[in-house]
Formats: sequence, structure tokens, C-alpha cells
Amino acid sequence: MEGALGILREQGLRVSSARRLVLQSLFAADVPASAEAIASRTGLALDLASVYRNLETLERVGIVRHVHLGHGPGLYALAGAREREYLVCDRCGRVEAVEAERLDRTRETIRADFGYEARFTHFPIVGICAACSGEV
Amino acid sequence: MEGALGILREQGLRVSSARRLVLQSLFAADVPASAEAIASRTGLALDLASVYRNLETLERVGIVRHVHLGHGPGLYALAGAREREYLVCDRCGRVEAVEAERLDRTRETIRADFGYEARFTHFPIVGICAACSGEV
DNA sequence: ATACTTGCAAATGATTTGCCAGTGT
DNA sequence: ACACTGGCAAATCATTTGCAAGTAT
Repeated sequence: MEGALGILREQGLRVSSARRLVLQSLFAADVPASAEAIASRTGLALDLASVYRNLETLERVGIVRHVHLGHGPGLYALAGAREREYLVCDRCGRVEAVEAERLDRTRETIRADFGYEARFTHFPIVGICAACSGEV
Repeated sequence: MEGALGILREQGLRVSSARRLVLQSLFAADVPASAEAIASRTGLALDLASVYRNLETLERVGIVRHVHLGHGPGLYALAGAREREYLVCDRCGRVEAVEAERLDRTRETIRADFGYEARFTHFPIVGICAACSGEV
């Protein structure tokens, strides 16, 4: 938290109460949350537009990241170390968040075959999970 | 084209002129197109709502598929054989469409590590492409 | 003849923007 | 003080839905 505030100051951005609330909400969450959910958690003390503006600012300086897991609203979470990447089952909808290093083999294969340094932080890997493949 | 019409008939769905126009537009396109673009290509002979309704119907019976390559509108293309999967560079925005089999090694790695049968037809693989990695 | 489809208008959901008052530095 | 921010309302963009009229089978 202090680190995040430090980054804001370094960038000449203000540490406003709204920004504090958004950050608190993000630090409290264990899963990515929609702007709407973040606004709610602050007891609606914040306007949705402000939440969006702050999330955008925080994302621009690298504190926040957002992911699209499906057709719903974008979901926001803290960026940086311990960042998770996502797999989603196309059939049952289950979302699996994994530590980045577990995807290193996959990343390596993609780099070898296509030259891309892949990231599954913005869009998940979509597929049929083991449980659903097993079913008839 | 005839195959697509056949599927519609099999499903008890009608072969309307609007449906024909949407299909023609899709067969003519070499890249995924937005509903808006598809409507335009028919000379706006079709209402956008009808285009969306038809795309949804065609997708439900497996003739069409849509992909989200970024933050813009969803993009529609024919499904079935010769279906492409996508890679997008997070830096330069370049979109690369590849034949499904070129992603088989990647799919194999993902299956081995996570048990998922992955598909990059709905969300692309996002990463930094070789050209952009090379730059400072 | 009947049920599926269409166009048009209006509704919805997510996100953005304009503007002026408020506040952090 | 001054520029950055916040709230509020309205705008925008993508997509969906209601409904009465039209059309494929």
C-alpha cells in the first residue's frame, strides 16, 4: 500500500481520499473486481466515474491491471509481484488463477513457435477443463 | 455457402434474405468483421439489430464464431475448417492469424500442465511480438 | 396459415466525458 | 494559489429487447 502511494507521489499525482479508497478496496480483494464492485465496497462513497478514472490512472502507472474473463465488465486487480494469470473453462465457466511461473513452459513454447512473449493477464486462456473433457 | 444454408434448414431455421446477406458478407471477408462492418457491406440494407440477431443464430448452430481482439466491438467470422486462431502484440497492436495446427504444440503444453484443451478463437494470445521485443 | 423474422425505436450495460466546485501540495 | 480531482449529469459505444408488420415454408 505504501509502495503504491509512493509511486503516485513520484509521478506527481495526488494521494486523494478517493484514490486511497480504491486502493484499499483492491488490497482487500483476493479476486479481480469490477469497477461497480469496487465502488460498492467503499459504501458507495465514490462515484462510479471516479472509480473508473482512478483505475485508469492507477493502471497507467502500473499499480493496477484489468482482465476480461468473459463478456461481463472488466475486472481490476493489483499488478506487480504475485500477479496471477487466468484459465477459464468454456463449458463450466470455472476460472482458475495461477501463479505466473506455472505458465512459463507455455510461454516458452509460444516464444519458440511465434516469437511472442505471452501474457495471460489481460485475456485468459480459454478451453475445456479436464473435468468437462471427461464428461460425455 | 450451400453447406451453411443446409445447416439452417436442418435446424428448422429459415433461409431469409437477411441471413443470406450476412452469410455473403462473411464469405467475402478474409478477416473477422464487426456487426457494424457487416451491416455496412450489405449497403445498409440490413438493420444492425437484425445483423446481431442473425450472427447470434448462426453462432448458435456453429456456422459463425466471434473473437475479441482488444477493446473494440466483437469481430465475427466463419467457423469450421480453416478456422484461425489469433495472436496480438500488446505493444504495436499487430494481429496475427494462424492456422489452428500451428498452435498444437502450445495446446499440448497447456494440456500437460493444466489439463485444458485450449482454444484461441475467442480470446487471442496477447504478448510482445518479436519485433517489439527487439526494440529498446 | 403459422411461426419465424424483420425493421424501428427504445432499453440496457459498461465506460467515458464535460463542467464546475472542491481539495491536495 | 494552482493544478489536479471529485461529483453529477449527460454522452457514447456495443449490444439487446419489445412489438407490430412482413415473409419463408
